Amino acid sequence: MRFNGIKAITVKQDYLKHDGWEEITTKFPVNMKASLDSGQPLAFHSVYNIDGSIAHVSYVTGRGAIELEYVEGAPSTVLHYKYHGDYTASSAKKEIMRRFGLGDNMAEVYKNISTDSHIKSAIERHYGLRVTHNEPWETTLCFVISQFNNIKRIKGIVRNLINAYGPEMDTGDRLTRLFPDAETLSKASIADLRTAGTGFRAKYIKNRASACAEGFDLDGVRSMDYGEAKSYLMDMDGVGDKVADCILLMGYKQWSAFPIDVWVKRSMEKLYFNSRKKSIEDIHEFADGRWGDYAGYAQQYLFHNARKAGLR
DNA sequence: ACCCAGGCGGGCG
DNA sequence: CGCCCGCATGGG
Repeated sequence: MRFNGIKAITVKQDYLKHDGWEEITTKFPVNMKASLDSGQPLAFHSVYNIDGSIAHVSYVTGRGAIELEYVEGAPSTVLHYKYHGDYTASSAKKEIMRRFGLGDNMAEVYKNISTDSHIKSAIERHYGLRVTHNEPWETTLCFVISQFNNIKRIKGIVRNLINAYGPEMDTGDRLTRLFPDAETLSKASIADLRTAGTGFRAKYIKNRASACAEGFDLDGVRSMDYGEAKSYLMDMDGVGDKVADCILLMGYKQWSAFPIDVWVKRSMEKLYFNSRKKSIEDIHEFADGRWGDYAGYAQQYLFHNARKAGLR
């Protein structure tokens, strides 16, 4: 398989299917490791274990839990899954397909973002990295927490919130907590939210949760165009330009959104502007002109590559 | 001790 | 408008 000059890495898929687990075969290879290690909502709270050459990942949603296993390392096209809570084999498959964008036409994505050597090199290094499509409330909460923070701490805070406020569910062999909804968090006090390590963001979380519980229409955003949705999301404390773009990209699959954080800004100034300082606005204009409706995908590769390569 | 982290809101000129 | 500063917290 070859897309736009980039050779796909393939790996032998010879691990056995076993009882109680279902199988998904994808058209295009998916790099689970990169997808789960690139600062996306799922990456903030999923649990990862490695057992020999097989990786195990579990994650919770608002309605149940999913377990995945796959061959660790290179991108693969076969995933095994197991489900708990309010899922059936088919709804769980749907959740996983949607979550990891397994139905996305990656040939089309790569064709549209492979504009230059920087992106091509990022794609080669992290081939199969997907922009995940998470739940709107989950995405909102994760990225409100992300501001002026680092990924390690974000993970800890999201985990604390799940442990403190997530509804309990029995998976059969253990108890786990699902992702907490807005209504539950809206009832917590700012002081309680602070004990989860949220710091000055506690008031933003409280306000956001209350608004979502009282009618701020996260579902309605699905039918808005990019500009309309962005201003709607920014129309409340705690969500600015960058966080709004993250919510749109990873919570609503709006690939024209282009989140600009310190890593993206720094690395783009270096790679595309000869190390000159640029405004957020200038970078948005550049990204929109170069990658258009696929800008968010380009951003995810640039971001992940910058972090992994330590580009400063 | 000092610097930074997937930024944002508010205040000032 | 644009610019600049403070902000909770923990890890390097």
